[in-house]
Amino acid sequence: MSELLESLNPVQREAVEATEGPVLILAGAGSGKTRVLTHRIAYLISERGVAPWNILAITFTNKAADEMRERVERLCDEDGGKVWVATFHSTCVRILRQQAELLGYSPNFTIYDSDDQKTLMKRVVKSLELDPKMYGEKMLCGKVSAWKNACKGPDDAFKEAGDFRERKIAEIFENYQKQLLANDAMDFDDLLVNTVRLFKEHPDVLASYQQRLRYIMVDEYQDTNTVQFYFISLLAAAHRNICVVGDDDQSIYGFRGADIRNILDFEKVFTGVKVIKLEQNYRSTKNILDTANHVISHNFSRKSKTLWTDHEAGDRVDLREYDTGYDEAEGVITDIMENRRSFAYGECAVLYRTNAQSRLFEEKCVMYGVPYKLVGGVNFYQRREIKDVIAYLKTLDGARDDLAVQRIINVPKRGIGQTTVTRLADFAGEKELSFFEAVCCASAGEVPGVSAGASTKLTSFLSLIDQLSSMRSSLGLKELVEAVVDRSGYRKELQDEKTVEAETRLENIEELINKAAEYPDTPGDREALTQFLEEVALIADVDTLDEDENRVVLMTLHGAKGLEFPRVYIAGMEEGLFPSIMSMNTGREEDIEEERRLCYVGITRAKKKLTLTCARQRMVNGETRFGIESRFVSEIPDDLLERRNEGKGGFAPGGGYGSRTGRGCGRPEKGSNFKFGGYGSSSYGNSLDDYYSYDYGVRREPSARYGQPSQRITRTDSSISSGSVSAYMGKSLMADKSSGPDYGVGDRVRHVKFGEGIVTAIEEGKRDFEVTVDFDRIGSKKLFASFAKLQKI
DNA sequence: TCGAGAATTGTTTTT
DNA sequence: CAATTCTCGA
Repeated sequence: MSELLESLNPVQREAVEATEGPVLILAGAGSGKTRVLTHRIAYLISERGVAPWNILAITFTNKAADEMRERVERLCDEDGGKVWVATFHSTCVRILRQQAELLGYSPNFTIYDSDDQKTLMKRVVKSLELDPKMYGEKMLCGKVSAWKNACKGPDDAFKEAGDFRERKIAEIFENYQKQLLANDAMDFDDLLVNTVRLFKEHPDVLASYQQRLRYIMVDEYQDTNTVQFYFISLLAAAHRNICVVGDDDQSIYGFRGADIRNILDFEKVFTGVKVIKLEQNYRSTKNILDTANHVISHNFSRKSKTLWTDHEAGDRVDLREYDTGYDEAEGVITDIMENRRSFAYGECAVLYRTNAQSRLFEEKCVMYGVPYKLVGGVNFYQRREIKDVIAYLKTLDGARDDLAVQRIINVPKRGIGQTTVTRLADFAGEKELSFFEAVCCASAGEVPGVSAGASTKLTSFLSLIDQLSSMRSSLGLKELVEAVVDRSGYRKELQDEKTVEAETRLENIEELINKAAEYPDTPGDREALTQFLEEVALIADVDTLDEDENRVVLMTLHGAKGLEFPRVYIAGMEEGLFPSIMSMNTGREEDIEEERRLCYVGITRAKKKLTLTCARQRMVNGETRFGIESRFVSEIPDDLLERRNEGKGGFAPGGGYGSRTGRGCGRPEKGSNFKFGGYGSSSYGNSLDDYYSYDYGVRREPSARYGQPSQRITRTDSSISSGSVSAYMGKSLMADKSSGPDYGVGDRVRHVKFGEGIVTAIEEGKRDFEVTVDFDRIGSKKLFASFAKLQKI
């Protein structure tokens, strides 16, 4: 038998050897699915003689992709590095960069994150003169995202619309898409939708990818949504060598459009599917696994399977009840300290349902000097200062992203106010110019309503951009970022502020510069910048997690998917928090079931020791809420649990306020419907609220408020590190714009936004060539050559 | 134009 | 409670 197969159990081996045709692997938690996938890839290469570039493996996070590539490399040397391993999103970006022009985008289109999405959405609502209260951008982004996840466009939205409001929303959707295109931008969902569109509209393009990617593997299949399913279906249609790995019990992204039906549809679309079940767990002790099995068995809609292990029973699962959220955090962190000889800090993880819960744990870590790593919350790349610098870079990279230009036009302060910006935006809208082009016009005094004073300020802004642009060809990426920070006056403004906050911002900027330094430093390397911007947009929080560091990990249950830790704490096991009040209020059992799967995911992260904790009362939105034990706890048989009441002086457990709240954190009766597990119900004895609130006032821990503790600089580590992705990025499709336009008067040209037209004049302006084009659709326009990116046809 | 202070508002989970 | 948006005076 081949060496590769020897280390696998018979079922795993079967999964590895089933290389041809569609395969569905139902892999329970900890059953070695990553092992199967990596070995399968290695097997394809070394035993079946498949070329590495004929293999595509899609993972959920960049971190998982890196890990998988590494492990494959270990199994079959350098060939492993040539396998295409990436997330759905980065896979699509890579394809789109090559073919964007077919969709009316430029090859270095920008990617909008959820903040940008919201900003754009607000603007669309405003431009349609609708009431922003009636049409909240959050809800709209949610709807648009849901449509896109289901692979539907504005026309579908119009068809589905029943009433006035729905028609309006469809109209907003349509407009939003137009604005994205005008800004040469795609949101996260567009990356998938547009790739699918590309494949459908250009069968030749699809065929070339089908030709190349003959073996396709998808990890975390239970979390794919409809667009993602279309995407892989199209790619795999020709060779049908598609292998998906998933666990319906770990499907926790329903809110993002993930659909378990994809598992069923898989067997419909790909006939003759070979189904393989991996049920042996190699990760956890028997007690932990039993606990997980008991909890998940309360779900009705699931494919029946039972995980087993031949590991020892291990400790019982701890359940600890605390008086308050503060006590809970204190208890967990001190427990970690006390046991640090059995479990190193780096072996411990604290998991919770909501990001808001992290603060308490963070404070306690700071207080006791426990090294920790906070994953999630505010993403590094979403921080204001980082987004500002990125906006500068985007502006230098094309200036068609109106949001980016507007973001930095007055950052740092240069006296360009809201009024001017609005004027410019209106002018740009009227004349169908980009915002940046409008700025150029205003600087030349061509925009009515912009004062001479404002015009001067705009000119100096333009000369800054101009200056940076011209430096670009002689600087490496790192120097370019530094130049942006220095020349713009951004660094100086922060230095002058002299606050701890500004200091932190500067540190973050330094960190961004460090990241930039990891890219090729060839002067004027366009690709480096484009790639940098792209990775910055697609990076996830878990991607920055480095388990070699000896730090306690704090993160949400969602973030923990796919990871494992010897010691796991799950905090906040209370009705209304976990399961969340949201899932309880819909009254739909499916929503509770998703929460239960989340609980199952959390439990199965633990290898050796699991502790569940809850608090009888906790601060939520500034008010004290009383909680009762989560139903998930009550679904665990008593003999698996080690209960401990950690309440201390002053609170009689089960008594005191017990007459109102039942038994505090006590066990709820089985079978009853906990509509208000203390959360969500508005009045629960106000006098008691007051009393306990006062108690908090004494207890509050102000130490970690502002000062960023040294442990907090957790993001300096782990490089962005998918440099290997670049190997496949292919050649640059960009024209060199340094030596003037490559078209002349009378030539026919294409503009991304305005379509085709004829060049009627070219004149050399002081900062750029100004080209006048007579467009077929919209008539004559004067454009700046370097930003218009006109293409000769 | 811009800052300070007031008012308001919000809570799931994320590529 | 904390973060964001709004309002108003200079």
